[in-house]
Amino acid sequence: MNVNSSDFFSYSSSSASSAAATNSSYLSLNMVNSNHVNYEQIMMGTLTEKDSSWDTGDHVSDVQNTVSDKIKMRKPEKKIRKPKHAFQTRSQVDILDDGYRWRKYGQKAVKNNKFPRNYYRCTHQGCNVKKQVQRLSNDDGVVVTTYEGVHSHPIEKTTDNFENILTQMQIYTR
DNA sequence: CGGATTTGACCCGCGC
DNA sequence: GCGCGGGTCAAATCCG
Repeated sequence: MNVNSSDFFSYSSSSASSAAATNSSYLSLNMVNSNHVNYEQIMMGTLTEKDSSWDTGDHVSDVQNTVSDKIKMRKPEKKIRKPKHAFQTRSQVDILDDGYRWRKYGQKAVKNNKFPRNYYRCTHQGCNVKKQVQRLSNDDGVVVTTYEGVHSHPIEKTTDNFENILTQMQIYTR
C-alpha cells in the first residue's frame, strides 16, 4: 500500500484501471454549524484498495488461530477492493458520533503527529466497517476520520445531529 | 456480570 | 536481513 501520512488525497494513483470507483467525488460544505461541532470543510474521496486481512468474504473462519503458532490464514487470492472515505472535519471533540456503534480496537502513535490515531470497528455482527480517527498536531481543531467499508445495516440511533446526516449522505452518494 | 476500552505485543510490508 | 512504520490482536482492566 502507499504508506504516506499524507496520502489522503493521493488515492487515484493506483486505481486507474478499476473504473468501478468514482475517483474523486468531492463534497465541500462551508461553515455548517451544528450545536457543538463546526464543520468548516469536509473532503471526501473514494478510493479502492487491495484486500488486507479482513474483508466481506471472510465469513466463517471463526477461530482464526491457535495460541501457540499464531498462524494467520491469509487469503492471497482475494483481491477485492473496498472503498475508503476520508473526511476532514473541524471539530473540538474527537468522538464524532455518527449513529453507529463503534468498538475501539487499537490506538497507535503516528509519526509527525503528537496525537495518537484511534481505530474503531462497527460492532454490528457481520458488518466489518472500520474507521480511524486522527487529529492533526498543527491545529487541534481538525479531526480526520477515515471510513473503510460500507455498513450493511441501518443506523440504530436517531439523533438529529449533523454527524448523522453527514453519514447518511455518505451512504446515499456512493 | 457483560460488554467496551486500554495497552503492549505481534505481524507484515517496505525501504535501505 | 534488519529496522521502521502502520495495523491488529487479545489479555487485563474498567465501568455501567
